[in-house]
Amino acid sequence: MPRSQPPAAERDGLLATRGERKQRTREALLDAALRLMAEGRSFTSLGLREITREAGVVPTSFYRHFRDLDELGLALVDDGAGTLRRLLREARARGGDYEDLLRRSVAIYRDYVREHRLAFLFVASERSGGSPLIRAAIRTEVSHFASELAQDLRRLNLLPHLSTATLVMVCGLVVDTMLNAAGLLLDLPESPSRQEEELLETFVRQLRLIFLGAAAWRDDQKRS
Amino acid sequence: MPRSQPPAAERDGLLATRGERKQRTREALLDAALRLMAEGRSFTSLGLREITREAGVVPTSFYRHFRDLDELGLALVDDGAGTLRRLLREARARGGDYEDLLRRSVAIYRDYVREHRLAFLFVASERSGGSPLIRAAIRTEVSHFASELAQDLRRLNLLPHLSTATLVMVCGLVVDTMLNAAGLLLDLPESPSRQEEELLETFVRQLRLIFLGAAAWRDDQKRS
DNA sequence: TGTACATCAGTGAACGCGCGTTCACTGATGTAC
DNA sequence: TGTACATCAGTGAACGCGCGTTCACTGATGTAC
Repeated sequence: MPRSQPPAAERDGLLATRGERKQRTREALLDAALRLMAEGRSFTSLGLREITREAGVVPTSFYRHFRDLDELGLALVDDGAGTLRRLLREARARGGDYEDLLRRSVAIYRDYVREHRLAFLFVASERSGGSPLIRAAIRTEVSHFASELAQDLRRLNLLPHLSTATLVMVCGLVVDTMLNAAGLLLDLPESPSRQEEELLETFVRQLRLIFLGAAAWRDDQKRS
Repeated sequence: MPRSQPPAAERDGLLATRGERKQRTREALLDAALRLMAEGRSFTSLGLREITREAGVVPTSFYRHFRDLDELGLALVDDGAGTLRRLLREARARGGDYEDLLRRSVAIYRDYVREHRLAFLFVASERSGGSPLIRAAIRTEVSHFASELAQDLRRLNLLPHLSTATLVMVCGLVVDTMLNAAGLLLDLPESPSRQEEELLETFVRQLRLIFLGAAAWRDDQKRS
């Protein structure tokens, strides 16, 4: 054995640096909050003790990580924004074949929402939910996402006749429609079903409608 | 004086039948819940004692009107649905001149949302909010609303080339966009502002895009 | 490498408080005669 | 119309409970020498 391995316990994460352990507890708190919301609760109805209990730590531990619940909520927004950004990266990587692009994008999206169920649940429901602070933070992130999507469409040279402002408006509508669809999807049982098929069918048709409208749009038409 | 008047107190509602008084307390409870939500709270975070305190009655009074908070929530959904239905009736009554129909409809909508601030706040935020029961009830009402809107468009002979299923899909998208815009509007100060103007401008453009798409739609195009 | 000390994530007891719900009640309104 | 009784919306005390936050603490991890 030329070099010593790190001890098994460390590799498994049973032992780790203090910083890593702290980070893990922090994530446990965030996960706990999302899990509680998955049971049909809004973020503003969650309690500090409830979250720490779900995370398996003592209530006072909470303060080592967040000043208050708002701060935890904003951390959830950050995580959710990261999840959205990765979605775009993933969809981008799949590009290439334009045949039935829309339908394939929707299938990717469906898989992605399933895979990141809790993150989408949080973003979709708190986007217009109770806390003004968190709502504002989510809207900022969502509008960044729409802008990134607009840049992507530009790069792909889709809808080249639209002004940037119009393209962003179109993408805003697309993103709202996506998040709306995510909210509906998340209310269905996790397994594929007839209802899910219909919902996705409507989603595809709505996106097609939007892109049809975008194709027909003329930026110099009657001042709108 | 040929006929006796009802006593002043009764006309002013200070005295009334027991049933009327009960009804008034019930409404006070519903209003109280909406008012608390207007302060940036989600429905699932409201407490029974909090609501009765805001309504000016003793906590135990609550049980004379609702079995629990869910039942009160469903009553709020009913009220909200009524408000939506009246919107359609009001917009219908204004028909006639088709010049700049879209822009005028949006102005009517803006006024209506301002006038029924609390009802829209509830519907827009609980539509994808915490309580699955209330969420489902709102979605049912919203989809009825979309169907009514579709019937209206049929009656006006707008988009006559679309199948009923497609027209309902289009109206679903319109209604989602409306409620989304309501949510954004309600986060602005009540008075007109530059921000509000921009938001309404985007709203008009999104609706125009949707109707452009609907005009270009062919139901027999590639199976969607 | 070994030792002595500092750091600090997580603990556990304690606090005052508002919660939802129960219960027996009050007294004005409604009804029967 | 007047009287006697029933109804029932709203009251107020009481309950056990979980809440958010404070505080002094423990003991493993990290650091300096």
